[in-house]
Amino acid sequence: MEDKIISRHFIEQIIDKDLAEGACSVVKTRFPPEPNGYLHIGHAKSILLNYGLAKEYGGQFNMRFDDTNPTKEKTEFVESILADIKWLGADWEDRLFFASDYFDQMYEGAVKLIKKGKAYVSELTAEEMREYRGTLTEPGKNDPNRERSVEENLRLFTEMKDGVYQDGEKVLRAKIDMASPNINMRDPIIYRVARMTHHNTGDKWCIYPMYDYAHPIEDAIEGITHSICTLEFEDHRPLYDWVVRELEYDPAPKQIEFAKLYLTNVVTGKRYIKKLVEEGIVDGWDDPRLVSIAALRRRGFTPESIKLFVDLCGVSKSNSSVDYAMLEYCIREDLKLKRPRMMAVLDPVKLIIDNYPEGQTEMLTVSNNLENEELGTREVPFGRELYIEREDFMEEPPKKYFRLYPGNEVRLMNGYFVTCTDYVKDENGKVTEVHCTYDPATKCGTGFTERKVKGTIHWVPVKEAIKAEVRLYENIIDEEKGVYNEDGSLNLNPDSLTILKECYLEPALAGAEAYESFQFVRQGFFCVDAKDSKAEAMVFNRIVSLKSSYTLPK
RNA sequence: UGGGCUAUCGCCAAGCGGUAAGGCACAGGACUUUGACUCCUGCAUUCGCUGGUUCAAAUCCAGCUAGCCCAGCCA
Repeated sequence: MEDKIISRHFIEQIIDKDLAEGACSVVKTRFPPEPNGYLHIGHAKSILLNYGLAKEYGGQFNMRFDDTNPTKEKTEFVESILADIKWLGADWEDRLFFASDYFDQMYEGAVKLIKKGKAYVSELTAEEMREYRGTLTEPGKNDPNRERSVEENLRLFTEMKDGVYQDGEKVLRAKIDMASPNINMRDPIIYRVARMTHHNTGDKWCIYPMYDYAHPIEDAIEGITHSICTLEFEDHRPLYDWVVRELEYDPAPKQIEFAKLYLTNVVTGKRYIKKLVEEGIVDGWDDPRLVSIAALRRRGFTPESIKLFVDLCGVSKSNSSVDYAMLEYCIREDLKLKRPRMMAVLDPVKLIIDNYPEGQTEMLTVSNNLENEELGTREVPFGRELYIEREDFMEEPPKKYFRLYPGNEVRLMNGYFVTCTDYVKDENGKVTEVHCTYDPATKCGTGFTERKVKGTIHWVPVKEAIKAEVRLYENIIDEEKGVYNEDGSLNLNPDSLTILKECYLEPALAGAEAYESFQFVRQGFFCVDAKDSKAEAMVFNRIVSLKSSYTLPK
């Protein structure tokens, strides 16, 4: 894919400056998810951004699980996250880390803070803590335990670690400023007691560090130069810097924030996806209606298409929602030269070629992709009876309709020119058969140029066609309505999400009938579900007039 | 009514004092074995608003307005 992006986004500009001023000499980035769910398209932006930056500057990209809260984390998620990142092509080489691997150093850091008089053990309850914290407009009050002696703090903190206290009984707070206009600086809690088995450290610890305290340490230990995160952490940066400074890490990692990626008309946001999965509204984290990485992969999106998408979206600090059409464009762009283009009929009507010998079948050699010879050819049987798309025939065509109608000649793609001679309707007025005659001289590939036709339609041989039942998925939500109603109920009708459809595929697609779903990607491109991961995305020839959100005709 | 951040075409997004890039979408046209692709063409006299500084402002200053984030012992 050619590099269309000429300007450098603001993060690159910051790095350029840091490099130029000697603030750092290498670039080290990281992707630090908490293993509490599956990754989605939004994470892809962060992953590709961090990985891309490291690559661009010849630096390093680390993979790190921010697993400081055992109550939410599962090994299942670390597996899936790793698989998704690998699939996306972000290579962390041998640098796979866990925040939990640094628990000892974090503990030492806390002791250091206590000794410096910068941290103290508090026994306020959660409710009291909230009261003392003040509000957005009023300053907080000092914790009654704030002036405890270093010795006592040390003793109490050791006891916390040794399991003397129950969950919530005591916490360690950083001593900063209870009157700060930035609530994050009002003596934030940096360690809490949580008697819980950790997926990585087991029962070694019963106290766990909080994100704000742990994250800067993780970055500093790994020598991360630019710690890129999303906008909501902007307010946390002073605290991030405080931790780095008080613990005297040098060089200091720098936190940079950028806006999350939102997509219109789909559910982004781990929280919502998680809820849909847990409530059984969707079949799982990889349900094709979702935009989790796993779901996109199953739909037939390629890593390249996601990379393109993320690149096209850009990086900035303004909250925005990218048009879904952009994602569709990216997969079309990526697949159009890569994959064979097959024929399929979604809503069939029989086309009978009256002057074609009954019982005869000939094999047509068909190019897999006219724009990419390297994809080779395949054989498609052609006979007297074919299925064509119902929409490719009209009794009374409007102007500018180039397909079949009585008297009109069209090209059967890869086949012959046929002229519509007649049609049959049933008692309900529904067209059941379309009749035509073909001109043997017009066979594709013979160089026939005597006359031209305006329309080309695709088809599938009745006898050899593969009958497949496929599910067409619609994206799960309309942004206008929101995911949930104000009363908390789900704002969607599950029945409308999946459309079961019987369609006919050309014989070369044998096996496709077993695929889970067909994801429609507009303007003639269809990807086939690749749940078993052996099936690759396929591109179909024009599926007449289907629009991006296909709705079943009434 | 505290603090932080953001406002440039329907949607993203460049621009960093010298007179509005690009992509998606859309609309015309050409081409065509996919009404696709490709190729042309069109698509912000104007940058949230109002003032100010300047020969010159989307860019600097001031004041408004709107949106997002923060009061988890989540990340």
